[in-house]
Amino acid sequence: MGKGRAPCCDKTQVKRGPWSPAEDLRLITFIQKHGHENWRALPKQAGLLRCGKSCRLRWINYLRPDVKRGNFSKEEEDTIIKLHQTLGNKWSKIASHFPGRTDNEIKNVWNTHLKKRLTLKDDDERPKGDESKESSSTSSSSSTSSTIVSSGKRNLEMQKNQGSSTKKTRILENVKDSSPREASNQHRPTKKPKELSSSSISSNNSNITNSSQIDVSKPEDDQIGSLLNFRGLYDVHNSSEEVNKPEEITAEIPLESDYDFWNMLDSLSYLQSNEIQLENVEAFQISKFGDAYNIGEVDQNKKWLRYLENELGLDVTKDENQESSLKNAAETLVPENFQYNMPLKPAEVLPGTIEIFPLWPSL
DNA sequence: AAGGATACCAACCGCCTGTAC
DNA sequence: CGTACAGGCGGTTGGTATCCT
Repeated sequence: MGKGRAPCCDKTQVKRGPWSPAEDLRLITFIQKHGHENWRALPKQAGLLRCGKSCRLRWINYLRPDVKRGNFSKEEEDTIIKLHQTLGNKWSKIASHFPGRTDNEIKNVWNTHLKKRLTLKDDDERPKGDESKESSSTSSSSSTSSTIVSSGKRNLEMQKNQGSSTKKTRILENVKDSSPREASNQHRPTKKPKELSSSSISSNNSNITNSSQIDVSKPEDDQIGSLLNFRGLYDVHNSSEEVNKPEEITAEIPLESDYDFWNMLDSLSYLQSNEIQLENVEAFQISKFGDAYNIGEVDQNKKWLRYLENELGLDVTKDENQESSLKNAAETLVPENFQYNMPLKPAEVLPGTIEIFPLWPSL
């Protein structure tokens, strides 16, 4: 290997931690325009204070248009288990069998669900009193399921908590998924999360697009032009007063040139607040679908912008009814007969499977 | 109700591999 | 062939929501 590598970036000069929606926007916008031929140079070119690796990871795992979020189906989980038996911890190889799934996600699912499930299974099949031989490690370096072990205490906890499924990202779980842990959890009302971190929000935002494979490393405007059609939302060339005129606002998002824009976006309480409610995200997402579908575009933009005004404190008349109506308005943006393949909202809000995907042309 | 324990997952870290020079 | 660089991969960590006592 030689003399080792220099760090990919100066850790003191880059931002770390959860991605803000503004950063996501910036990354998406940049890739939309320029592709990602050089991750290392990308942050600088895009005006992001992030490590190139971090950008890549963010894009690969959350922002790319074909990423599939939500629950793993029983079939998927079974397949993961089988593949893991043959491939070991080759998460990327395993992930290659699941279009839209990321190695990171599969790895997490394995570590948090499947490994434990298998451990429990092993425990059930093994004669009692045999536990002491194992549980030396939870090492993920084990290459087959038969070697997977876990601490006894954790196993017990796992048995008790196997069905726990109310965390923030659970709200994104696919309605049609009916894996055992969901099934076992159906008696438990799904709680609305009190808050969503910016990271969660941005992850959710990333769900707005989903598609078959697209090579965004080669930007093609006609392919991805609608990826980020935030018409008017963040056009700070318009004053706040002009927010009321969405139909006059262009779809252009300032990228390299307008740093004030991004700074403002970063500073917006709406975006940075940890109190962004799920509805916000949904409306945000669906609003963009509205653009994609070109359905009542102007009208819906107005509604969405009113919603934003509320969130930004530009409209003092905010009340729950309005919020609710805006949400409903946003929901109507999605054609009833449209099929999505990723969850947009929690099961209790939107019955039935919603499957996306319209923004990318199928290849 | 409070606080500790646990589950979960996004993001980071560092090593490995491939490639260009 | 050696070096440097970039991308990719797998393991680990930190933050937060939820559960439990």
